[in-house]
Amino acid sequence: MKDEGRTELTAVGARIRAAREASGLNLHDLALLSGVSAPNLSLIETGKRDLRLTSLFRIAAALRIGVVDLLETHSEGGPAAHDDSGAGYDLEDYT
Amino acid sequence: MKDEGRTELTAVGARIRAAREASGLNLHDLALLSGVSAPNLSLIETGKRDLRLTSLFRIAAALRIGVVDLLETHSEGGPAAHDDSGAGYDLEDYT
DNA sequence: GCTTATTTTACCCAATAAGATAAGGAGTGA
DNA sequence: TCACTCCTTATCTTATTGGGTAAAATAAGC
Repeated sequence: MKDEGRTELTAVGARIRAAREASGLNLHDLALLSGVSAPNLSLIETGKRDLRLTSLFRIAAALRIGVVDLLETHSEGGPAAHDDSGAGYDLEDYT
Repeated sequence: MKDEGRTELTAVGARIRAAREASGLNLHDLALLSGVSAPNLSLIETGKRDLRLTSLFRIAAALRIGVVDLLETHSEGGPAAHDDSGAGYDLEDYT
C-alpha cells in the first residue's frame, strides 16, 4: 500500500471505529456481522490498510448506517461550499 | 469477484461514467488524471470490477467531485428517511 | 499482581484488484 | 471502404486485499 490516500483511509477508519463503538460492538461482533475478519477490521480502522468498496458496503450495512456516513464528516456546522461552477479542465498539460 | 455488491458497484460505476462524460473526458483522459488505467476504469464504470477505496478517492478527485457524489443518489426529491432511532443489535443469534 | 476481554500484529496463503499491452468491436465522418 | 476515435475485452504479471490462526500488546476488573 502506498502512502497516498493514507489520510482519507485513517479518517474513514476512525469513523468506522466510532460507529462500531457507538453500537457497542467489538471487532469480533462486527466481523461476524459484516463478514470482514477482525484482524482486517483492526487494520482498516487504524487506517493501515486499504479496502475494497464492497467491503465498505458490507461494513456500513453491518453497522446499519449509510456508506456516506463513513466517508464524510457530517457538516453539522457550515454550509457545504461545494460549488465548482464549471471549473473545466486543461488537458493541454497532459496530451 | 463474487456477485454480492454487484448492484452497488454498477450504480457507482454509472455515476462515475456520468460525471466523466459531464466533464467531457474520455477514459484516456480520466486515466491520466486519476492514475487509474483506462481498461480498469472501463471495468469499474460497467460495474464488472470491485475497486479499492483509495482508487475511488483518486477518481473522485480527478473528476473534482466528492466521493459522496459517486456513492449516493442525490435525493433531489423526497426526504432522506434515514432514522433508525437506535435500533440496537441482537447478537444472541451470533454468539 | 493476576485474570479476562479486546485489540494489535505477524505469518502464511488464496483471491483478486490493477497496470501494461494488444486486439476487437462500435460509432462517426470523409 | 478507409481512417479515426473511443470503448471493451483478453492475457499476462505484479501488488495487495483478505481470511485463518496464533501470538503479543493493551485495557479493564478483581
